[in-house]
Amino acid sequence: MEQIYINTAKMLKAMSDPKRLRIVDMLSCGELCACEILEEFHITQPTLSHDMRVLVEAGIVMDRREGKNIYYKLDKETLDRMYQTLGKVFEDKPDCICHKCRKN
Amino acid sequence: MEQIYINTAKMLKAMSDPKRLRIVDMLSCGELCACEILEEFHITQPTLSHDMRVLVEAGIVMDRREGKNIYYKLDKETLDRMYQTLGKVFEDKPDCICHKCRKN
DNA sequence: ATGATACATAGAAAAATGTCAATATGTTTT
DNA sequence: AAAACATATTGACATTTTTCTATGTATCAT
Repeated sequence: MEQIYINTAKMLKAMSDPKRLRIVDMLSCGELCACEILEEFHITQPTLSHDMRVLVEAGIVMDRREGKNIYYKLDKETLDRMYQTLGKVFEDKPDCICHKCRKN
Repeated sequence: MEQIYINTAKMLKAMSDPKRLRIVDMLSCGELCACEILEEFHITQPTLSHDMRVLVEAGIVMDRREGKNIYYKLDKETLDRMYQTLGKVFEDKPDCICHKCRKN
C-alpha cells in the first residue's frame, strides 16, 4: 500500500472520533491547554491525555509546555497538506485504476 | 456531542483504513464492481464485502446490482458536503470555544 | 434443473481502541 | 522541603475492528 494512503488514513483515524474531531475544531482558532479542553467534555483527564497523544502522533496537533500547562495547537501546514491530498483522492483522475479496468 | 461531529467522524472512520481510502480513490473516477476492486488487493472476497458495507453505511458509496455484479460509486454530493464541513472544522471561527476560554 | 459465477452473511479469533482508577512526573508555590 | 497543581503513564477491562473460513443467496449460462 502506498505511503500516501497510510499517512492520510492515520490522520483521518485520529479525527474519526467525535470528541477528537471536536477538539480539532476547538483548536482551529488558537491554542488551548489541556485543562481548557477537558472542561468541555465528560471524560477523565487520562482519557483526554490519551486522545491528545493520538492527535499529536498523527501530526495534526503540536504541544508545548508552559509552566504547569501543556498547550496544544493545530499543525496547520500538515493539516492543509492532508486536506489537499483528500481533495485529490475525491477528484476524478485520468490515470485512475478504474480506467484501466474499463479497457478490458 | 453535536450531530455534525458524529456524522463527520463516522465518514472519516470509514476512510481511516488505508485500503478503504484507496478504494475511495479508485472510485473517484467512476463506477467499479466488487471483483474489479478485489483484484487490486490481497484480501479475501468477504473482507472486501465488509469494507464496502462500511463505506456504504457511512454514506460515502452507493451500490447497485447489474446482473451478477454489484457496482459501487461515490456519493459525490455527500462526500462534497463532508469535505466542506471538514474545511470549516479546520478554519478559524469567531465563535470558537477557545475565544470563550481566553476571556477568563 | 444444474452448475458456475458474484457477492453477502455468520461465526470465530486476534488485534486495536476507548475508558477508567491508580499512580508517577514535572512545575510552581509556600 | 512539602504541598498543590497540571499532565502523563500504567494496568486493566470492555468494546470494536479486522480478517479469515465456511456457508448462503442471487443471477446467468447450459
